[in-house]
Amino acid sequence: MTRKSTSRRPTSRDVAELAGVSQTTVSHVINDKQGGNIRISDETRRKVWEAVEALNYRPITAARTLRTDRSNLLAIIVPHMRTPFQPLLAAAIQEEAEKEDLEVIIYHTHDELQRERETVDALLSRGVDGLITQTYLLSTEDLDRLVQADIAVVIYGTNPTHPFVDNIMHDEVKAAEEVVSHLMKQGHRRIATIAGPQTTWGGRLRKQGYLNALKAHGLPIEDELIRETEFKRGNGAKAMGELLSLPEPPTAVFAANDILAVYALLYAIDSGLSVPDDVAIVGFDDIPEATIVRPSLTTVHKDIDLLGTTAVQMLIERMNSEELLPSRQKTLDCEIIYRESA
Amino acid sequence: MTRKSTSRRPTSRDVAELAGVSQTTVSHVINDKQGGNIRISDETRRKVWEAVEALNYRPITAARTLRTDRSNLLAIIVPHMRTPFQPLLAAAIQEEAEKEDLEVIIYHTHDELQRERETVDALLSRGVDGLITQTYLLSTEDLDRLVQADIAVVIYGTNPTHPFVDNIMHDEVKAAEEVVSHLMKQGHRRIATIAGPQTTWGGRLRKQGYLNALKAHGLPIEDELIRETEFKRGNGAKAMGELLSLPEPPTAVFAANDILAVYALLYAIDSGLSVPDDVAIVGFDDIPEATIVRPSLTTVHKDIDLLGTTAVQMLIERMNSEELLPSRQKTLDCEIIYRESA
DNA sequence: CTGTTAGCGCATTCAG
DNA sequence: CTGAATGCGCTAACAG
Repeated sequence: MTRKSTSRRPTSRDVAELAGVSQTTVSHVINDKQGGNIRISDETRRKVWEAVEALNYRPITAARTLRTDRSNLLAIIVPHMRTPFQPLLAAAIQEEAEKEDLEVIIYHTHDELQRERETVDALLSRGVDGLITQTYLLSTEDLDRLVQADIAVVIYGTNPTHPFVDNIMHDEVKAAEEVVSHLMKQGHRRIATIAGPQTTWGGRLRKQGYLNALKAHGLPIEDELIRETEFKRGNGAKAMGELLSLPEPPTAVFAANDILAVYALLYAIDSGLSVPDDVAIVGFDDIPEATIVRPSLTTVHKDIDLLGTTAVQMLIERMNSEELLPSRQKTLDCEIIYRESA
Repeated sequence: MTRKSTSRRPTSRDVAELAGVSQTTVSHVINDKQGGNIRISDETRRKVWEAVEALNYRPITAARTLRTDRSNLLAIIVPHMRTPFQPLLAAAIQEEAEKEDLEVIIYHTHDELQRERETVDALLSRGVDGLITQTYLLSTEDLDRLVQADIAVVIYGTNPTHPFVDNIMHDEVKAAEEVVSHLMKQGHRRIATIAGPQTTWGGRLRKQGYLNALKAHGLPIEDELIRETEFKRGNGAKAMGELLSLPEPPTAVFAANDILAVYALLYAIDSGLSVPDDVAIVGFDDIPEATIVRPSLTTVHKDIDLLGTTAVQMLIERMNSEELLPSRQKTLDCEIIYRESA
């Protein structure tokens, strides 16, 4: 019968013994401590590393964390991973974190407040060093608990909500305004929007941009041209169907994200309409599907890699700062990608 | 000037003091220990929980891990997150892990052997309880180190490589064979494949299925109809271009994954050909783009959620087993999704 | 039914 | 230039 854990794994003390030095010295060598009254001969270093190799020694993170109160863990809280955007952001964050020798732990919330609360507890227990999240449900009290526990926090996509938490946003209002203005420049005067849920920042900001554009060009705001709906596959087609069966249908549609836009576009195509001639369509996000659909989708692109690296950099600064940094804001620009659909 | 860490965070000793019990009792209550010679009165429990609430106490994972040698961490190693498949698998694993109170830590390798080696070290240091990975570069020695360290390992997508590691595979050979046979049933006799790299399991197995199907139907294997290429966007179009400019071009194409298939399809469409009339196309994976492209793509679907839950379940069994379980194999079926492209 | 004691593996004073 | 001693916060024997 094969038992587990046959041989105890080596500790720094074992390394010390084999190298013929003290455990302290091993610790100093491993962590490459220099200066002050710590000075280790090259000869000693060599012996230590040899022993490390010989025993296949690897320091135990838990012990180190317990001692130093640093876990080398960067947490990200994701509302839901099954979107095109989140994994890309997670990947970008991960790649940047790697460079800083941080490991990434991911928490899901499924958009549920209850889970966000639990997640905060988990972060606290786990003693993560930092948190990057796009969540919009964390209360000021939750953030307070994290800040109290010396956890650096950077939030993406919401307005500032805590005096010691950083925020990053994309200038979505401006981008939405621009892309709608683009439709006007093409001569469209009856422009609808398939807006996202007004409970989300994305939904709100993009609708605001739409309204701004109409106002700027002196066009009337007509309720029947504004369809608010969740960011879900089916909803794009449904909203498009409703818009097209209006007595006086729009000649152009601004969808608040590409999922909605793509399905709206497919609905139009599959109904035998021509895009952009019968109806022009623009989206928001620039997901991979935007390139693949025919006609390809004119949309708003965010540099997700830049977002990820920026977030990690802000986090690192906050982590490394001795003092508690006051909240900082950073706004990133979006880029309009002109394709065939408008 | 605002200093960090103003007040020390409460420990179980603080809770004990406030509740008027010993620190041991707090531990017992928190971990809901019962039976044996441990028996705690309801009254005591209540007092302890009250103190926990009052102090906002949360146990420190690092200390617990150090003591118990269990980190409650499930690691996944991902070759690269920027694919449609990986995030979905990660999400499925995460959701299942959550139910088992495991937290998920993600490591990237960018398909580099060097990083896989480093990642193994990280897993060892971090003391993760289990690992699920799709990687194909981990050597038997690497796996040995993990097994020695009592880390449960489940590998997806490769053949068994270690006597104490579990494997899950999809029956990709059979699925590829079926989908190619489907093309034959449609009357196609000249069927090409845009095969994936033969260094990957996916690439190899799917090509094998293609060859099997040809043989089973007594069709000749023609080298010019077999294009091996990396799973990258551009390559699908390129391979399709080459195939279509053959003296006698194929009437149907089996692409080894949907990325290749979609771009092959777009190439055909954009060249003015009609799909499936001029050339039929089938893919593999059923990524979201497969639904969106027109004509929509006939392809092979894998139940990723099932894969995720199965992997986690196998892992849990292995983690909870006192003895070292011998390697187990599990094969999951694929499903062919018939759409418009073939 | 509850408390005392010990130690997980490491990084860090402080003494030499 | 190096080593001895200490304790991070927790769980698990064992003793009452």
